Amino acid sequence: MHYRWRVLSPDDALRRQDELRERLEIPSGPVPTPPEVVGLDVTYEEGSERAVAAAVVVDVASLVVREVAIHRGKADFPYVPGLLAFREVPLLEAVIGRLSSPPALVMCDGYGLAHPRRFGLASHLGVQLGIPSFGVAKTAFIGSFAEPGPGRGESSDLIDDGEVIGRVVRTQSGVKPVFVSAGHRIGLADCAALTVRLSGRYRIPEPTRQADIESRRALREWRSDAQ
DNA sequence: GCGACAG
DNA sequence: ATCTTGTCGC
Repeated sequence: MHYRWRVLSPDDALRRQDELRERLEIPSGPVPTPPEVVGLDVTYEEGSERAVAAAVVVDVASLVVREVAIHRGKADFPYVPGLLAFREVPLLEAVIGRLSSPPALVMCDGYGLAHPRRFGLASHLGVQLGIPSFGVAKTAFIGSFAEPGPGRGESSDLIDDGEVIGRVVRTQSGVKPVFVSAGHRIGLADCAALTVRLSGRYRIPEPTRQADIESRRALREWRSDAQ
């Protein structure tokens, strides 16, 4: 029960972020919206390293779930603020590999550019897999912001060091806003607009909301099944 | 130095 | 993230 994880030292992880960040691409203008967006999430079992990753394909026009993929595995890196990608990317890469076709765009549960070193989970995953990506987080991490207007679709800039690193978006009137940031090969304006479009009647947009639901269910069934 | 800190 | 049911309120 000693070093079964942290295959990578914290210093090596930071160097890896620097290397990958050189391949990051953020377009200055809008890009075409794909017909489907894939939501990703990971659920962990308390007190163990067992984890379940889920990938849910959602139709952008109807918000209907088209496909669900599950991967049962174990985390081999601890949770460290700023290094979340090293814990989740291996599991997310595995579950994405189980989809019938490569995603055109993925929505992650966490941050992209709005990160201490401008390379959060969404950016890391996007660059490593070579696919467009962005992040939608439920709570604040870095940056300052003004409270967005009260209605659905209203938003404000998330700023750090004088630069806009994300947008704080109200997905429904009367709910707490979510934190949106670009990941790879997509601009912030597109990410914010898509986040609102993909939000049905809940605070969390359908792709990641469904991924959360599916990963929790899969872990629950895994627990009861065997071991 | 101290506190904060995505999931 | 996770431990956890019902309950108050619109």
